[in-house]
Amino acid sequence: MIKEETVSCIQPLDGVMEESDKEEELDATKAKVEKVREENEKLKLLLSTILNNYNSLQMQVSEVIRQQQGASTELDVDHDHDKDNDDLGVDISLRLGRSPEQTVSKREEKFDKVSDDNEEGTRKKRSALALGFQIQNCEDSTSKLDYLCRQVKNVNNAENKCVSSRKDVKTARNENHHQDVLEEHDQAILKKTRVCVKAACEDPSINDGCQWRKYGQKTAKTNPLPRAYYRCSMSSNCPVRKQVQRCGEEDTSAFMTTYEGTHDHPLPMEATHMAAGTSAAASLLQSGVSSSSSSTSASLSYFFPFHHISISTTNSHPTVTLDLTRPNYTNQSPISSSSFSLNFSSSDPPPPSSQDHTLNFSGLRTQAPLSTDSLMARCRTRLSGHQ
DNA sequence: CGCATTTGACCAGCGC
DNA sequence: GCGCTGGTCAAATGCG
Repeated sequence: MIKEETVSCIQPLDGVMEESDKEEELDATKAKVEKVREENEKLKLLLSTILNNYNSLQMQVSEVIRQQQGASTELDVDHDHDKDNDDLGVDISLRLGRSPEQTVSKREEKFDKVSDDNEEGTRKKRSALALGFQIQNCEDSTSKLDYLCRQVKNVNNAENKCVSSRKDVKTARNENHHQDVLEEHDQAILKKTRVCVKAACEDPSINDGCQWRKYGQKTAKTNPLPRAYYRCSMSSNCPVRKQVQRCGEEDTSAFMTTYEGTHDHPLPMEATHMAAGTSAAASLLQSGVSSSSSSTSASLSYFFPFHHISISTTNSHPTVTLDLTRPNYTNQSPISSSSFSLNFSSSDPPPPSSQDHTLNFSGLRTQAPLSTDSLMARCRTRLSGHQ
């Protein structure tokens, strides 16, 4: 006791010293934290720039390769482009935030834009980003919607038969009845195309940059775990929906997020990564229904370098699944190493466990925190593989 | 109080 | 025609 009191008497003097030391230490730590934060910001910027440059380069390389490989396919287009049921050489292109009328008509313009470093151009591009996809006829971009409709009408008849929900019917009734039939078909196609993203993260909602409003939850028969239904709330009329469901009881850390539809509004930058991925996958699916898988695979390797890609669809629901739970960073070349398989099971029975298939895609952001270091490490891995 | 979420009811499609 | 199932609606409830 006495000893403790003595100590406590001595302590105040030391305490003053210690406190000032601590304050200094605290200040130093704060300064360090601030420094690290600034560094973090710089690294983020650097990473962003690197990724942009990388994507730009990747597109250019892919385009060159595609031009070399696609000569025969384009010849087919010249012969067959006005036959409804024949395969067409289709160009898969991302439509980022443009309405069909606004779509850039020339492919060259699109690639020029991608490599355009002009600040103004970049700003314009950013302001008009949205999740969407488009399939372009190489020869005639103005007839792309017509082609899109014919394509699905002829190849996947079931898809045209139904409007998938009551809401769709209501919407169709409420909206202007003088709408072009073509547009309705186009909308139906876009709505029916689904892109699943399987991601391993604690939070069921993938942080895809969009705002979602939950409108329902249901326990499906095939999976006892509840499935949540969301619709995009960034725009009052945005038709995009998504479903989120845990993959299974034994693997509750993985979520399957299914996107359906095309945003009718610009997306924030954070959403564009997801938009690009899902759009590309959807484009692939759409084109894969009728076009040759070789050109499709070449086009897809465009968007999913370094990743194993496997896609398939079923007769009832054309669905692409991006599996983020199995990342693959070990590939060495973006084009040659992206293994690709396309399996359409219109006649085959679906797999017992799931009707969907997997497509690895690591570019998406989940809410699982990623440190700048790990991001940079991933980036370096990719870039070193690219060299 | 306004907005988001929850949850039971309802509806349409599909298979038998 | 009937039942099952997935998807959506909308009133009730919760929350900031």
